[in-house]
Amino acid sequence: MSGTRTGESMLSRHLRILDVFGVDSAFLTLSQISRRSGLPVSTTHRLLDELERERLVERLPDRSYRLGLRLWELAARTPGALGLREIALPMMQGVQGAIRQHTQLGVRDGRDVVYLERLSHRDAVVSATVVGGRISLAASAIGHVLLSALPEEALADLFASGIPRYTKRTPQTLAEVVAAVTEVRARGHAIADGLVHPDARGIAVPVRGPEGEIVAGLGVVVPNDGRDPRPVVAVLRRAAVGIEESLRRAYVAPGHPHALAGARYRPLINSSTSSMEYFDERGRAGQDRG
Amino acid sequence: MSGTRTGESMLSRHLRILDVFGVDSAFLTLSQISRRSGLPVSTTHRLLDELERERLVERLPDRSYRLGLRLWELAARTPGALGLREIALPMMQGVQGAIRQHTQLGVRDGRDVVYLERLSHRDAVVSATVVGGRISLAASAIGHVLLSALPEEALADLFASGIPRYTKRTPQTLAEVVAAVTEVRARGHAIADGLVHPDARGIAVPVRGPEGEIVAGLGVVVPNDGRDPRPVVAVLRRAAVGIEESLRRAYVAPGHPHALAGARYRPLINSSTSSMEYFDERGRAGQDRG
DNA sequence: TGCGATGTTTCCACTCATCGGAAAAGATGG
DNA sequence: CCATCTTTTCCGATGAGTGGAAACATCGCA
Repeated sequence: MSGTRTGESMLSRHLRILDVFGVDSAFLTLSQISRRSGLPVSTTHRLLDELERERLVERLPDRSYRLGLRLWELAARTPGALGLREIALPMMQGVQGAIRQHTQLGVRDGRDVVYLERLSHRDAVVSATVVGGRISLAASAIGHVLLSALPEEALADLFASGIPRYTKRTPQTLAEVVAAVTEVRARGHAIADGLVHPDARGIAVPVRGPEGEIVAGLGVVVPNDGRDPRPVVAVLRRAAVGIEESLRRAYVAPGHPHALAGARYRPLINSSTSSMEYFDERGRAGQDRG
Repeated sequence: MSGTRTGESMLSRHLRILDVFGVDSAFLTLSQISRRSGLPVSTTHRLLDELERERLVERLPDRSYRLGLRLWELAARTPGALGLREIALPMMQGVQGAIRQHTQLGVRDGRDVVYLERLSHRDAVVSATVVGGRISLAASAIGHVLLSALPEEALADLFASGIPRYTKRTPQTLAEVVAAVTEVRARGHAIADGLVHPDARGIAVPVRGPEGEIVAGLGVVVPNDGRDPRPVVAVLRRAAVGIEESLRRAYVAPGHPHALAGARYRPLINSSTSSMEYFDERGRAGQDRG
């Protein structure tokens, strides 16, 4: 009975392993990984061996594993993530200086917001998010902003399978979401009180790409007291306009609505994969059609 | 002759595909990827299909591919990268406010520096680096700082196969590197003039972990004029001390010299993989030995 | 509009990379 | 020293993965 294939692809197994690492479990031993991933020990061992050779995981002197720097390098080439992040960062710093609370940048992925950047403040209110973390689109101000870009039927699709409940105020029905989104469309910004934590209020505005499409949401998390949000919205709005300007400057590939910073950086030194390798291809066929 | 296996592992093929994306080529079509990776078109197509299902790549409406957000999410769980970065960011902002040039944070990976964060300034001198990019340890001030943690014979090993030349001042021999590193050890900081670009000077200091080991280098890139570097060094030194303090606070797992921020963040909402799944394991065997 | 060139997708018979139980080798802790 | 747990090595069986080929789609040009 040994050596029977499982019907699962290699890729998903590798990811099963990488996925068991989390912010709260960054260091794991072989047997922990095996148990958590549900893979047999010997299989886990073999796969980890190769993942380590490829530097996707690292092994520490005490034989525990952690995620490797190669993942970071790959992520750094993700346009619309690190690229957008780098463009937005200076403006976010401005926001953070003015508001002195958590400042966040998020994009949509499926039914979630993924946070690309977060600047925190020592005595800011609690914040539920981590860079790289995700949260339901329905449950955050940035999420509502991102949702406002979508047609009504897309909303219905997204939340057909329900909405995770974080607090008693997290919207649970499509109608509630639609109401919130409609308000965002009318006002041009989102204000979400206690959706993810009772004491927190999210305020967010859209960041638009060169063609007017919403590419990200920029927001802050402030205490949920009754304070007037309008000054905050003004600060966010100004920052968003600044980011949009930088985006236009960075924008170079008219064929690609989401090109963003993709072709912007021209480092003297390349990341691990040198573009030199591709000269013959370029030389032969002229320009890449990209 | 069809269907013959190649003797290459799945993982390396998948990575071959992911690796053809770069900061200067963020959007690629199937055939470009096939050519660049050296894989047959049909194979490339099949692999991309699965990579897309796993959200490691995304496909745009015009059928070109780009790296997906899942990579970003995985990278966000890399301790010592995003974790360290997040801890260091506030201090880096301080440095950048004072110096008004490029401020960079880098760690060692193999024979290279990998840059975890970079804050730029509008009218700063040219900079060769990108977040996520790498450069030879021998060719940067941060690199020299990181090298100063290693014993002499490790240096010999690292540069046995030569050093890439960026400018005429890039050190080329082991002796030159050793000289630079010795100076770093004596002074406690590194100053590198024109190693990577003739008009740029790098100034860097070490960032030490709770046990005194060097975990990162913090540096700036300033114009290569004759100006007195000591005030800059003082600013960097102060920032490094601040980062080290935050590191100590974040440091929670005594068994792990490199634990860093691994266990620090306790988000209310987890990243895609919920730790809830593992309750039975924890419940059964008590504490994870981690 | 038709035609050649290029890019994309589907198909499928042939294998070798992958599988995982088992057992050995190490670690840990009474 | 023994009992328990983790890590590593081994190896015969097998289906996941392979890639040439052909169909299909798209584009540019005359």
